Amino acid sequence: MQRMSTLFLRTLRDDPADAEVPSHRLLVRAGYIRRIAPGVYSWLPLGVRTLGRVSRIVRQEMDRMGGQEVLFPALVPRDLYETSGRWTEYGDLLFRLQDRRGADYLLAPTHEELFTTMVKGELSSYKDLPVTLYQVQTKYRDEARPRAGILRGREFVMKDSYSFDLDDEGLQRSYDAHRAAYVRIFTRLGLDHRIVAAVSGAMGGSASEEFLAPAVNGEDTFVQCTSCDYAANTEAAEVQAAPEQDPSTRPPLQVLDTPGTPTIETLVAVLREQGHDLDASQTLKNVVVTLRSPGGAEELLVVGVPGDRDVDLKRLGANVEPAEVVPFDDFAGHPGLVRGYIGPQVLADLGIRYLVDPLVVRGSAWATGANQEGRHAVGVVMGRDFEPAGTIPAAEVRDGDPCPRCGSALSVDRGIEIGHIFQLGKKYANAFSLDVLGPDGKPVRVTMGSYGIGVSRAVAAIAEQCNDEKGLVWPRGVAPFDVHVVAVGKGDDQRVAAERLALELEEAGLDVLLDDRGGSPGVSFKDAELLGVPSILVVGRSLAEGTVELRDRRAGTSTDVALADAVTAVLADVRG
RNA sequence: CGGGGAGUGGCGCAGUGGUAGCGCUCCACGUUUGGGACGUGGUGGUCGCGGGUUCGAGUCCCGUCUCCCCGACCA
Repeated sequence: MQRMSTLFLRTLRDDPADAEVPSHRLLVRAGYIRRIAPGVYSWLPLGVRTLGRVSRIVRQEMDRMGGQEVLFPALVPRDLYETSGRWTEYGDLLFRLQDRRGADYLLAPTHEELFTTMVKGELSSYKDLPVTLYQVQTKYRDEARPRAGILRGREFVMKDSYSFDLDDEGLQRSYDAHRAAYVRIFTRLGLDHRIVAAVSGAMGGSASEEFLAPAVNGEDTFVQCTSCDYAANTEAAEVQAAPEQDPSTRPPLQVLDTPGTPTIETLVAVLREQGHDLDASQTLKNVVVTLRSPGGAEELLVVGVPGDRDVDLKRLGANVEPAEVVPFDDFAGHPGLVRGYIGPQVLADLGIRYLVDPLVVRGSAWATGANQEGRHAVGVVMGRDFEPAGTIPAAEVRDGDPCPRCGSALSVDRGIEIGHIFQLGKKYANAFSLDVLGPDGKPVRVTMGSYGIGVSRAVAAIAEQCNDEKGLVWPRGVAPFDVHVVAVGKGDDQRVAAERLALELEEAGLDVLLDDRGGSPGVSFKDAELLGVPSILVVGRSLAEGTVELRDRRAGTSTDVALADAVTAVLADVRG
């Protein structure tokens, strides 16, 4: 039993000035966390209890799916990360330091290198596989801009696991097992979550899905179908394209004088004046970018998207990995590209690669640049007047776009990335030559899966989803206590009865918080609501009639129960 | 890195060149006890840092550091 009179806690009456999002505001106000440096937080007893409950659920489910826990140093020497290439690849995101002899170390941002070398050191036979190892520990990333309290910190607790398999089929089984375990974990955590298709990003690998907790303050944007179960990160999102048409049935291309129309808006206005009934969605916007490959080589690329949409640089960027998209403005160096009047008709001749968003289909007719200052062309048909080198998802995805599976409207929403699973493949196995001997005595290169859960971030994500104007409202599984017993009233009777009930509840196996401070009732009630324990048992004025009050924090309801039935009622609440 | 804002007791904030303040918190005593109660008395601050102007700087000037927010970035 924890008594409020001795609990290391101070709640704040005012919101901290530096906190914007609810999770940050409330976790600080309710005394769960305190800021130490940008993106670095201390956890107070209430916070530790909640973080501990979240970690325990994660561990239980990882163990249940056959994972085995290991613990790595946070402080690791440079050479391991030199071997994998990440000492340089990670760039400024890596916390680096030196020991007294000047040897380079880093604070691990993630532990692929350690997992891989550990397995390499211990296992050497195909009979040892498959195996899944996991860790729950603090990791470090020198984020350019930490924000929103523990939602995006520079030091954070993460569960990372890795599966080691002999072949793709094994990897798929490990991946599926993790996916199922993650669903159980997030369900037990009380998190509303979505599994969305993702791009695997800089980590390489193929199949990749993210677990997102929908929240208005989330940093990730994703789409979900309003009628089927399709969901994807915007980077990976697909949109159903219009049907293709036969290019030969289209009216011929026509070049028009459209002076002073370097933007879609001005173009549409002028075309309308000239009697062409068009809107922006029937224009083709061609955006020039430079692609810089990891080796430093640069290539010009023009991307075509419907004119009523912007290019989504994140989406485009994710689809040109590992190359990087760099803004282009060297029109002087490329006289063939007429700023504001670029059309795809001549790009092939200029030797410039042209890709279109999948919304631009064969046989579609467009108003677009005529590659001369002040001139545009209408009736420009893909497959007749130009032929792109391919398609690339680059246009912004919008609410109402058709679902690629069923054609219903997609909805665009924000979410917090709480988990990411993907098939890493052989990147690290290759870097560290991780082989085991196969049945035929020949080495087999191991294939890996990588699966992460942001544990401290999950605490913030839960707080983000579970709060009201009064404070936090924890789901049962993660609340710092199962029940919050509040004694109010000036007499000793309430205090004595509350003490006895708290003891009985504890004996029944519950984690009990007892407010024995004896201050004014308002303070106790406000604090109880702020802290967010889901069941609040009030021992107050109705004690004279032999009853106590059992409140449901979430519903805001209150039930009178006989003193003798109180323990049973709380247990039913907590376990029900 | 670009843009915006802010640095004054534990928290939130005011401060007009002239004795550093208010609310909350905290401590003591008394009253109070079903919605952050009241009274009286108290604790707590080198006003981010360094220069400068001035008889005198929290306030004006120069420099610098830090933090927060939006964007860029981000397994």
